[in-house]
Amino acid sequence: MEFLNELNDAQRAPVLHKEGALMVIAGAGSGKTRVLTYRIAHLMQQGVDAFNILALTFTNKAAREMKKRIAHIVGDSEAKNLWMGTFHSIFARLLRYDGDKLGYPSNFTIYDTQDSQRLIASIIKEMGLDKDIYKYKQIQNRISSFKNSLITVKAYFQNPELVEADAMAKRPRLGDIYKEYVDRCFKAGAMDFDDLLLRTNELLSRFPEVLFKYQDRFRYILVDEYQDTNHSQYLIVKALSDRYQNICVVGDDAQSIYSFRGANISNILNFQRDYDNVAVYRLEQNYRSTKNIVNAANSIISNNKHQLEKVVWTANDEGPRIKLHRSVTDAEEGRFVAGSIFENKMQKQLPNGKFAVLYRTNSQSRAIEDALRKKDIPYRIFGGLSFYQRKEIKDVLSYLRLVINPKDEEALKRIINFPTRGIGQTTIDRLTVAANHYQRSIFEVMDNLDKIDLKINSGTRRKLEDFVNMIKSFQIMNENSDAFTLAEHVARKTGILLEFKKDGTPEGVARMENIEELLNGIKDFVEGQKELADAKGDLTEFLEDVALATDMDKDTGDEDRVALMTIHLAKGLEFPYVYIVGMEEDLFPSAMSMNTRSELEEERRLFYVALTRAEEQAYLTYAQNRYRWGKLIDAEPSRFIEEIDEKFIENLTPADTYKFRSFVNTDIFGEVDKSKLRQSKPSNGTPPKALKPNEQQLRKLRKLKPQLASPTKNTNPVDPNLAPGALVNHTRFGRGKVLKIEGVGDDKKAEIQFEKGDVKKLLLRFARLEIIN
DNA sequence: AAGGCCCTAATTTTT
DNA sequence: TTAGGGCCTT
Repeated sequence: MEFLNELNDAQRAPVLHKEGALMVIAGAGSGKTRVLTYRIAHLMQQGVDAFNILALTFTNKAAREMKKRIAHIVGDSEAKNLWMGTFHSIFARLLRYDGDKLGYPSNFTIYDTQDSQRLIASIIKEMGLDKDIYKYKQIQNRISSFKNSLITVKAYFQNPELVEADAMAKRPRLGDIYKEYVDRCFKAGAMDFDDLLLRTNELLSRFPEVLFKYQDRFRYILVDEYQDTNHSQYLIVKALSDRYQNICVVGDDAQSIYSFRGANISNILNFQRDYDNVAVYRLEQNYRSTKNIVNAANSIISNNKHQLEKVVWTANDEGPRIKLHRSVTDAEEGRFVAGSIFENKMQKQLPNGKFAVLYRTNSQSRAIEDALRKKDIPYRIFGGLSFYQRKEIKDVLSYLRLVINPKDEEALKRIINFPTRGIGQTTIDRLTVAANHYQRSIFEVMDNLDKIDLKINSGTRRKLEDFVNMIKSFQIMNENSDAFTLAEHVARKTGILLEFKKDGTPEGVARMENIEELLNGIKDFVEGQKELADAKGDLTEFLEDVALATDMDKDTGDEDRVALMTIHLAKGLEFPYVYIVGMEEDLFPSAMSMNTRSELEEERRLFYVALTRAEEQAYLTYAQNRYRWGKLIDAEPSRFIEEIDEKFIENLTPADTYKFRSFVNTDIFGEVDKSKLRQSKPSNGTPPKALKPNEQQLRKLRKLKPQLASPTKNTNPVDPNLAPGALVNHTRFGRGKVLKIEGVGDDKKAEIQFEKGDVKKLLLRFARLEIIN
């Protein structure tokens, strides 16, 4: 039991707490995971059977790591018996056992968001609806939120408010789409992410004996990140824990950042009302960050009205202040970050892995990547388009999915004509119509062509038969081969590998390499599974793993790299050096999420999460102009910068630090890069918007932080005598005559006709000009 | 049916 | 700016 000594008093109490409901409110960096792992280990040492413990985490990675730490204490073989994982993976597993009661096959497919969206798009098309009104992404979103609130199709139609709302939004057919979507998923033997929770609820409420079985099995339930559970998850937990009431939830309301996908912060706020005799523990000592960071984070979150009482503090050092950096453009922001990482690495001899760059949206990664690449700093991007979502990977996986579940329509539609085998859209449409008519899957229709009267010519018929036979041959092979052998065979036999090989372009090569990487991944999986006694290492298991995997879970890659990710993905992680980039209005807080107080508060919590990832040093950066949809747009500093008490911030100005390499659109002599100008220059010849002075912006900056507002600080003073007609001398370009002066302040520039012949536009704050006459 | 070209929408976050 | 979908030609 000596591990109990590794805990402080506040941490030890919830670990030792015996029966009944308990809630642990854990501030950022307060050792929440440690409490959770030690509580589980302690339960086991007290004689609780691992089989009776259910631990639900937010990511697979969290589950894996926790399991490892527990294995360290109680031993590997016992730790293996724990049910520990994400809601989705645990209940997918449960549904594989008992989903048949709801009419699902045990080999049901898991549709990812893309599959769902494609299906919804095709339903909209089939129903002949206007795709500009019925936007498939929005509809998928809405259906998802229905499901997460347990609003079934039936419940939807019985709720006049919802029906009315959609009618008002000019989408009277939404309910019909919802119904068709649910039916089609069911017919395809598929569950989407939300179904994994929704159907679990259905199973537990409709079949008392099943509920009883799992209540009895899961006598101790622990839920991590409880603040991010949605209603569907809440109900599952409530149902399962109802019998023994040994429920332990851990979370931090200040870090609730997933309401956009249905997370309900009141689950944690109301926990004490939901269970009897709830013991509440608070972890308030932060072990992760410096005083500066902790206090700055506190000053941010205090702007939120709605929260549980808690004071996070730390005994750590004061630490350096948070560094604030402004740049002209997003590209320069990238260069600042890369340059700063480089300098810190050199000065303190740190590996790349000590640094993270966090952003609000994935699209921001590009500018950072470019800059890091130029500096030869290795980095790794997490999230975004994940490996398993890449086209070529999904294509291969679709073949495998079809082998396991031939009814899987989304998989079928992806690959029935890829690589092209002469089965076109018309044929697929006819098959779909027939399938809907006979209430059968497309594959079944294809397998019974001779029995159905279809307008399909004999050549096409032959092609369809070939396809069916190919899939069937894979199915036979699957019975005797492991997943890797089959997958490799599929990749070759179907011609996918060849398709990308003959392509010959760099993209084609990259895609082929990705497929090879996938095959290697399958091999690893198979070998890993063979070592485990209980797992079969078959294809079904692999596909399930993949469907629920995120980029976070993929090969941690022991190479030493700077981490790039969204703030959402960074939750639960920590880094000595953290750069939070894009601190701009409309970006962070996002323009989409600042219209209501609760949205804004969530953005603020997101900022709180971002800042509290930092152990030693945090940087905040923002740009005055940013490329968006290929256009340069003006940006204002984020209001969140203002909300941090000034005493925690050290303001860097670009000119102070990276004078010679950090300005976009200019070389070190101040010459304007014309190629950049052209991109943003409107055709009517007016100066590009980005370079136009923005008085409103300047005023805001002045109000914000006085020192931010002196645009000419540390740059060349502009000679008032410089006017059109003046003769000047430039250190590099020689003598010339000023044709025109334009712009104000930082952006003031002169168009100069040089004697050597060229006309150049120079930014006056950089250009070293000497007036001759 | 296949391939190429043009248009438009997208950038909020994810299991 | 880019990716994906629709429309056109072969």
